[in-house]
Amino acid sequence: MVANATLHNMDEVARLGLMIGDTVIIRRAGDVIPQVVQVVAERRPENARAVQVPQTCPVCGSHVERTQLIKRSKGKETVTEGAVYRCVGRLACGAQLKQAIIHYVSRRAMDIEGLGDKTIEQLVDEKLIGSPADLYKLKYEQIIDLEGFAEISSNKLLKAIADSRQPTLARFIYALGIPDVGEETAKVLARSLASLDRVKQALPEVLTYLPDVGLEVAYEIHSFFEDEHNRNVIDALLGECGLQLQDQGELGAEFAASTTLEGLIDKLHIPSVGPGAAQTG
DNA sequence: GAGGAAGCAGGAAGTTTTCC
DNA sequence: GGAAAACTTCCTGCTTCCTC
Repeated sequence: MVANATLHNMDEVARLGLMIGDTVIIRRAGDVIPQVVQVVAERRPENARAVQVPQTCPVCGSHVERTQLIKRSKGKETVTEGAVYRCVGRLACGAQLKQAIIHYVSRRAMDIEGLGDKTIEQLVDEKLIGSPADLYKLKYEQIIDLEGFAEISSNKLLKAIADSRQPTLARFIYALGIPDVGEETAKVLARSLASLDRVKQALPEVLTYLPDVGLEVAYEIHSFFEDEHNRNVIDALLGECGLQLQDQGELGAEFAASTTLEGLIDKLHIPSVGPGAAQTG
């Protein structure tokens, strides 16, 4: 039985002419994903309302903005509207904080077993954690007070958190939850730049030299590390929380081989000089 | 613009853990 | 020890983005 069918794409809502109160036809796309196919117009109630994007986040009250897509053609960048709306509150938003921590502890990220969605919700709601760094400050007495936890599970969770203190650079980058950066992109960043400091400091134009990293992803990575809150969390993780990143070292051969001086000058829009250069007036 | 890849997401089934 | 709840993992199509 299909219990839910979500529709986040406002362009798709507009295309379907969907209104609140409508009856819709859904199908299972393949075996799994429920898809809204069509609105049953004849069943539309008189009090049907238009779907409106909220101006503020229902959880934290922060402004909601539409994502923007950056495209480059013939050296010119153009900005168009994306399909996704986002709360700008980031980790100050409780809902985003919970999802960020759920992602951080997931198996493919920091692999902290015993921390599921429900437990993380409890920890955030009880204000025991306000960022991934707070996980490493949790105490036995705090965990055992949680619903569903007893002695064995509390000790197990503390051990799992402690065991996660030496992640590879790729896992750590993936765990940070940078938009559009999944496992593969995190591996590329780790393999090519081989140090978190290089990833943090890389300009978007430089990041686009990496395989499968375009402008859109490069700007997401750059703005993530520009954000003061994100920087503070990372500093706390690597400082007081005692995380030690593995696999850091020299600049990867993959990046060095793909980077030429001419390429960098072009990507960074540095005006050319010399006999053939355009004259300024 | 086309083709391909990565990321994302809902449901189901299996596993683990707690509680009574 | 059994029931119930929570958690994990897998499956696979859609959307978005990247490269050519």
